Amino acid sequence: MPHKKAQNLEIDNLDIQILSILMNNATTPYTEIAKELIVSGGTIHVRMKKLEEMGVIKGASLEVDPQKLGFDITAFLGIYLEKGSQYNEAVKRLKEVKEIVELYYTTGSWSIFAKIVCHDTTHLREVLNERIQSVPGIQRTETFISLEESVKRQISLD
Amino acid sequence: MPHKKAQNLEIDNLDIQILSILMNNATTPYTEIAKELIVSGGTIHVRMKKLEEMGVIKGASLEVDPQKLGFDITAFLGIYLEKGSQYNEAVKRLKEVKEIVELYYTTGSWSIFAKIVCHDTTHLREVLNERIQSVPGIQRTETFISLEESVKRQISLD
DNA sequence: GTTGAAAAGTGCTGCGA
DNA sequence: TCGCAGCACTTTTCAAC
Repeated sequence: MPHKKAQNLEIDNLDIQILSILMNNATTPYTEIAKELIVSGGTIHVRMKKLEEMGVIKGASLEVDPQKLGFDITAFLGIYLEKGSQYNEAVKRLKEVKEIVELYYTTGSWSIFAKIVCHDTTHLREVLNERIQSVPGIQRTETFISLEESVKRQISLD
Repeated sequence: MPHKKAQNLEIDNLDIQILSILMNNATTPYTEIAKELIVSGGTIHVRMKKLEEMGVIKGASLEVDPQKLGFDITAFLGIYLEKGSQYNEAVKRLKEVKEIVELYYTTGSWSIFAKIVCHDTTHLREVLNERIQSVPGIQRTETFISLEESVKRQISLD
């Protein structure tokens, strides 16, 4: 019977070490990683290709400072739905709200939990009143404003 | 009187367009960005250097799939402090808990709001009971477990 | 400030061990 | 499966506009 080319699809210690380095700084050259882990540059390349094929690596993104770009307010939203079954429809509508940067389906008091980034309080009020509260099925929301971001990092693989 | 070399420290439309492209895919070559925005590769380089010096760009990081690395649980924690003045000391201790990936000082019911990533429920219980509840000043916590991450993206600069 | 091209460094591929 | 060496591509620099 036909089958795919045999591949090693396990994640070993070397893979973890490569990921740890690149999660902190995605621009680290392969040659530098190779030197640090005492393997060849080609090996790093092969491992990275494997991790990408496995879907472990989803991509690389530039981290920016929202405040320096005029986004002064980060807030969290607990959203109550009239019925839990309205989740999918509500998410579809909420995805169109560009200010929502994260959205989760959670256990506990709320059905939906969201993170939102706005320019100022006027902008926040407009997004809340006109674009979120108007979504069908949303009963009410609770807002928590972040006064300080003290930790923002990736998971530690050690 | 002595003064620094004059520099244009304003962010114009071209900067915003460059950032928009790289925020979605940090590995886009400068030459490709240049072609798309109809400027030279050198210009992209100069702008990026300016944005880095201004602190607008904080770095580039590799995005991984936590589940594929054995991290199955994402949870949110609302933390009550005995006194608000204990915030700094508590954050210092909580920073040592590697499972905490985000931590905010927020308005509303809780003093601290945190995002936490764990392997499984046993791991989550251990982190909560043994490493978070034991921090001086922490009165009690409320836990919300994420059952689905529906949105995870960067702010839109348009 | 921007351009275009040259110089330096990095990523990628195939052969050999 | 890994390492080495050559080729292709990207980043970086710089004189000129």
